[in-house]
Amino acid sequence: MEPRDRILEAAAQVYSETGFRGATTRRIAERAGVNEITLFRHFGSKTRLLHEAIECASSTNLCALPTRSEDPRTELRVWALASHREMFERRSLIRTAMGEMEERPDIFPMDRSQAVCAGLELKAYLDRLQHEGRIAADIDLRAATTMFMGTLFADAISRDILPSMYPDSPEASVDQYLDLFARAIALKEYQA
Amino acid sequence: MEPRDRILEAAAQVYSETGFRGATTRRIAERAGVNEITLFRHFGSKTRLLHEAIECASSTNLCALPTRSEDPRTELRVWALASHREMFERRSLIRTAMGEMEERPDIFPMDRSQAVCAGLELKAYLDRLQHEGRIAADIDLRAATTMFMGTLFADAISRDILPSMYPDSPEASVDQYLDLFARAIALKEYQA
DNA sequence: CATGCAAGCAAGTAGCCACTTGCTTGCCTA
DNA sequence: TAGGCAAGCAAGTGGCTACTTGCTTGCATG
Repeated sequence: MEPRDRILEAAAQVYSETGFRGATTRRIAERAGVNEITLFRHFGSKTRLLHEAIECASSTNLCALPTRSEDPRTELRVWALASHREMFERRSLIRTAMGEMEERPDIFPMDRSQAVCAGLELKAYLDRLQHEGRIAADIDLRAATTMFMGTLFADAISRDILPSMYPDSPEASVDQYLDLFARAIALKEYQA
Repeated sequence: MEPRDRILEAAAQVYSETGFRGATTRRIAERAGVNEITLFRHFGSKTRLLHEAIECASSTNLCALPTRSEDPRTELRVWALASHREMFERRSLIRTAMGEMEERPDIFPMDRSQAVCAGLELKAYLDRLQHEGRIAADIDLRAATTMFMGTLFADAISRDILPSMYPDSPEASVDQYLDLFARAIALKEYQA
């Protein structure tokens, strides 16, 4: 692995663990197994390095929901599990970046974050289902989307620090959320 | 207001804004309008000061759900709004503390945090309703509690940094969440 | 073999950090 | 009025910070 990539990976790790101020160039260099000045030769400054590292570590190819749905229940399950796993794997980065959002709003591109993009995807999918009559017309899908995304998000970033509140596996939990969600939006072709 | 209390308040504020490392004794003293050495005379060290300040700022008398329910819908609404408001008011502190949870697990007493206590309260309330037959027996109330708390929590800590995802007022949003939630757990005496 | 480039090493800069010491000021009470 | 106590002020300590400079090493290609 090239030094440059090792530095980026180390920077993202150290940032996730200790935040911007705690992610000293010394610690990052040590973690990357690289001399400290190499960071500066490659990235110019700590700020530029961290921006690139976080951008890199948070970029993701998110799982898409199908445009034509055959089996909404299964499609939602696959998608929700993938979305949850993506967020769970980045939980440290997400928590740290959210904690520093007020002080450093530009370090994490919130607008195209995991959760926001996934929410838009889900909303469009549910709109389609509603249009096809598989969800009752009087259901507020924006609130439903926010609710389901909030559930997945809170699970993904809290599960490891509040184990007593999340005793079940992610798979089992997502299934339970989906059961509840399907009833909440009165999804047709739903079998308990 | 006594210097000691001004210091505690300033410390909690500065910590919420900048985290542990960013909350320098100089900044805290300046915010409190107090000489820097006064912090040390009162609290001994920055660490002890921040522990006390956070403990103090996160302590809260949480809104209780009634033990005998007359009108679950209204009772849940009052409770959910109060819980949401408490979390929303402390959103900066919660985000910062969550971001530093891995590095400094002892600074924020997660076990008796707002969200956890509220979740236990809700779970007990729903268990009672289920026992009284107002919620179907086959509903998994642990997952339902986690889902609803997750929804409230995610809303409270994301609303201000993702305004496009939360266009409605907290009151309207909580009402929508409750509509969905009541359907999800098939709450009886629920009128749409 | 020679050139050039990426990386390492050693040392140093100015600035901020938590925290300390010695001394002064002002208020409250006996 | 005298004593004590809380707070302020000035100055300084050692340590960590981002970042720089000057020089050396090793490797890869001409």
